[in-house]
Amino acid sequence: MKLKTKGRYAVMAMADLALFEEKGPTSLSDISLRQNISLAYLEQIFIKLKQKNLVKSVRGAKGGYVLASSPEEIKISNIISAVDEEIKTLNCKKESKKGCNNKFSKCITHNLWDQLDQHINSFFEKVKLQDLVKKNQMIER
Amino acid sequence: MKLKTKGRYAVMAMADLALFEEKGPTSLSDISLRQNISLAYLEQIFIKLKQKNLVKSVRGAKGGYVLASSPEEIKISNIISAVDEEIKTLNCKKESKKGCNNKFSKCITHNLWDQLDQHINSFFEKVKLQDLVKKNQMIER
DNA sequence: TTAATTCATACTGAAATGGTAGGATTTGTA
DNA sequence: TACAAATCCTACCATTTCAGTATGAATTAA
Repeated sequence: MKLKTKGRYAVMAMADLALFEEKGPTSLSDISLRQNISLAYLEQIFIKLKQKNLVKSVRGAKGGYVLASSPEEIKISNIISAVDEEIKTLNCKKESKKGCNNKFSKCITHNLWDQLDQHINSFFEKVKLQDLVKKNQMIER
Repeated sequence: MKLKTKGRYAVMAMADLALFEEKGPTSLSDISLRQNISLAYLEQIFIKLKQKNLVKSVRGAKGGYVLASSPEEIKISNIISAVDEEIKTLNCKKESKKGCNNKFSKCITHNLWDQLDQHINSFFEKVKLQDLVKKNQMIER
């Protein structure tokens, strides 16, 4: 059970954006250098972040990306779900053959996985982008 | 981000074992039928469960598996980790190139992933096998 | 002896993952 | 106006991982 790189990179990149917020649009090549993520890969990630209105783009030379809202309003859950599709640890519902519809014990563990999903999601809901940046600034200064 | 089938199946199988506890050793073929999991796959899973002392085996005809301890003592976390379902959402530490050692912001998100792991693990620590079985019995009767 | 069972390990097809590659488009600035 | 720096777009690809199969033991109750 682990997070995909896209989710991780997205959060890293958004945190980076937040850190350099006041300096205007941040280019992906800057983020690429600072966070050590390939430019082309970042491009894919930011397409999705933009589609979900988490960032705004500024095209052309001296362009880049800026946060669409302030760091204290952006939840980690928003970022993860924008690129990482879903936090669905089970696939009971979709499959009709496996998992759920066995005769004797009707998906004993169904509730467990549902609760797990909720548990994980609630974690990501609680943490804001601001929380990461604050912590980081304290280390830096 | 999702759980692997081995983790899911292991919990399902253990719950099944707990349900039919009093009837002596439960064979994997029984579990296979009830939970709709292939026998050969269950065998692999139970090798690991046995190695971690979660179940005991009874070889030969009329054999099978029994729980090594009582359902209220067995945590879900034990089961999941036994089948090497790693709850490590990040891989910051291992890789020296990616993730952590960038110059400007030293792994901004490092703490976040650590906390996430703890959060998930604490969930699995809290829930016991007994909790699943109880719930299921209530539905059954 | 035989059938039912666990034990052990090798193999495999398919899908997902983690990217690359190569362009096209936009736009500030020299 | 030309150019370079940037986003945008989409196809492709090489591994790796996943989720099992397959096969053949060894063990033991009946």
